[in-house]
Amino acid sequence: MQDTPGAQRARKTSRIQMRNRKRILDAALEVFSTHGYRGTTLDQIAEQAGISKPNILYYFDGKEDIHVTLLNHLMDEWLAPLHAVDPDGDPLEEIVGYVRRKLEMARDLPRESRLFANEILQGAPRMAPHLESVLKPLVDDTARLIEAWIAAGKLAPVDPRHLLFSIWATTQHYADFEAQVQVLMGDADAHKGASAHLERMFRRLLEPDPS
Amino acid sequence: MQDTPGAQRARKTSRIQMRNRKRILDAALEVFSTHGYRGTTLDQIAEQAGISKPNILYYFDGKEDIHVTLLNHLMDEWLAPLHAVDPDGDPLEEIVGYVRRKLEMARDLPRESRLFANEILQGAPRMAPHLESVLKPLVDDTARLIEAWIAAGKLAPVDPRHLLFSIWATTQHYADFEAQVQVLMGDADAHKGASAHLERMFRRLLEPDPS
DNA sequence: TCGTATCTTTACCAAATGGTAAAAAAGCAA
DNA sequence: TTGCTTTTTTACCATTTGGTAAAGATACGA
Repeated sequence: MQDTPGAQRARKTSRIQMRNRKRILDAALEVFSTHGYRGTTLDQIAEQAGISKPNILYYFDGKEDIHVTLLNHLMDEWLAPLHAVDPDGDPLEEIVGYVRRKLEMARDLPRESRLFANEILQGAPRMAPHLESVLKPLVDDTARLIEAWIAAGKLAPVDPRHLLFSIWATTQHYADFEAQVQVLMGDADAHKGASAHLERMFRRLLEPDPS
Repeated sequence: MQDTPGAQRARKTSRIQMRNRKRILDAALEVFSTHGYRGTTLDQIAEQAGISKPNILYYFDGKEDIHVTLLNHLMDEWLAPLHAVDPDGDPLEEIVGYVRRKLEMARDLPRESRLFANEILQGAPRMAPHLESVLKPLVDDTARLIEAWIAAGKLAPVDPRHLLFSIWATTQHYADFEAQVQVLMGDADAHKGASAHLERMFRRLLEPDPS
């Protein structure tokens, strides 16, 4: 009787198991994020990981298992900046700081950004439950916080959810649409300009009017 | 000797040809925009169009031909709002009007938005030449126009390219990430709120400081 | 109505792809 | 070393998929 690691029934994960699962997930992130789910083949992942295809299927139950594991695994990392918003901090600085961290993530973790973009673009078929159970409560909380800040006169009035959409859209754009940005900006360092531009934009949007 | 329409050697396009090519392209837009290039099968397009697969290949040279045709065909439509920006109009109103039109397109033509998003996300493998030859010159022109407006004190200073990125990102977000917006906004009419939010945001960004 | 060109269907095929069975190899505790 | 478990490889397989050949049906001008 074989306890397959893929089925998560193994007593404890050996060192080899840890190493290989990590390798596979990293390779899969690379491939999934650039070709999408259907555009990715197990052979590509296998080559990228330097592990044979059947061996990959020894560690995971299948292509979909790898994809779902990646998605769920990276969700926390991806939402960390939103968790880091401090209710007791200065509202404007907290939001601007959030924008900056999101932009840094778009620069440093473009694969993760594209992985999520691909998934959402196709209707979030494998992530809908997670969006509902993890993202939504967090966004609801944040929206309440922003509304409180607005009510206290610390921020100009905005719809909190549309504000978040604008932040996500503008920052992730530099990762998700990199091919286009590249064509239009040439060799110029897009990130530096983007940072200044976005900080300015969200400051002007959110600075409360002197009353 | 057969003059296949797919090879564009037909003397003149018959009525049947027009109708069927249109049907196929519409079906293909539907499927490509939701499943991406690799995620789309000719069988899906065939079923959606109500035309048999071999018959589809009578009108187009292959899957890629359909995709490229769609992309090139829709590019003009997609860029129309940018062409409509009037150098002689009021700068702030021209930009805000552009934002509004882009948002309306995201609402009315979400399939086109997702088709392009899918393509760019994956590195624009089939659209890079078009980006370079069509989009880039147009963006360069618009950037010069915006810079002139800024120099004339009609707009607050911004990097024109990053401004365009922000406009594209925020407006297209409502089409491309609709699945997410849906989860987070529920039944609320996202478009109305988005319109007010974005108009406000770009006005505050671009209103020149009284000096 | 006839003949030709256009259009559509039927019946396939080769390659790619996700996945499996089972044997061989490698680790490892005793 | 021995014996058992874990890991990896080899050799496959069934399905899907983009695409083709060729016969059959249809439109259409003369």
